[in-house]
Amino acid sequence: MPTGKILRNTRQRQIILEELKKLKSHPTADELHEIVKKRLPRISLGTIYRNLELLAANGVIQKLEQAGGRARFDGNAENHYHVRCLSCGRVEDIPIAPMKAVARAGKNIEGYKILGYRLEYFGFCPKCANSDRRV
Amino acid sequence: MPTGKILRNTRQRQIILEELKKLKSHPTADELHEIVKKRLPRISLGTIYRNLELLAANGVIQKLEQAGGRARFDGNAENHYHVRCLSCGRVEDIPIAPMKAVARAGKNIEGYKILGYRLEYFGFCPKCANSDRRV
DNA sequence: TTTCCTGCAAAAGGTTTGCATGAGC
DNA sequence: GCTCATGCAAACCTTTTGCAGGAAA
Repeated sequence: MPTGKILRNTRQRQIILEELKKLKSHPTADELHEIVKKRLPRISLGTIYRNLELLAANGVIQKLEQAGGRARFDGNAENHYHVRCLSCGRVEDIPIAPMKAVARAGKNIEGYKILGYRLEYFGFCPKCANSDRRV
Repeated sequence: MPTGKILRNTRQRQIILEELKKLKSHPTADELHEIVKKRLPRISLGTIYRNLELLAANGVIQKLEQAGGRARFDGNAENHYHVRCLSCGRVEDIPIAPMKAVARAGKNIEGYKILGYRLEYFGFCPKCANSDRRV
């Protein structure tokens, strides 16, 4: 869902995107900040937020939302599904092909102009499922 | 996903649940606070949060999360799907029966102990789709 | 009577924003 | 040169928490 605005090619924006795409995990803004700081020591957290927001608004990346908690960002803008661990909070991709029936169902929502959908499973990741039963 | 703790039947808890279940919309904590205050003028926002959190943890209601933005609560704990308007933020139920294929897919996630999933469509609601094209 | 819950207010924590400077184009 | 982007720090806002008094069981 591009906004129409033209984005300048700043070194910060470039590197933020580059580092995000490099990761298979889905980092929070400040996790990514720490990583990017290794290459741009003076970059501010505000810049990270502003860029992630812009990139997400332009459909270049995805913002994975969770209230109260922190947003996570995914360098892959293609439609794919996630699992979230309720104990440690990690978010991973699921190797499941997008289901046509789900996309189709979205077309029948009365009056709405649907742009997409998000499917997320939740539970306990292998590590947390073994160690402690509960949070 | 009950916690095992026994919840006392306080007047506040009772009324919070009652009012939430009455609504077809999915209010934020402070929206619900305003509503409940009509019956319990001295109730605090903290109590609303504490109770919604507890009720959600016990599977009595659902917490619908969205980062940065505010959490919304759904008095219906059954698995059902939502649409979220990207412009005004409203969240509504979708009259689509849960899809078996989606639940089934969750069983094959390597190593994870899956408890459930959430499916949410997004786009523009009838009102927003007509008035303004964009936020 | 013991334990949990509430109201209040303060703290926390993630995200956003104002402003002056600096970098794209 | 004109805008837009950045760094810095302060502001914002929702949610959480500590504490003392009050209510359930």
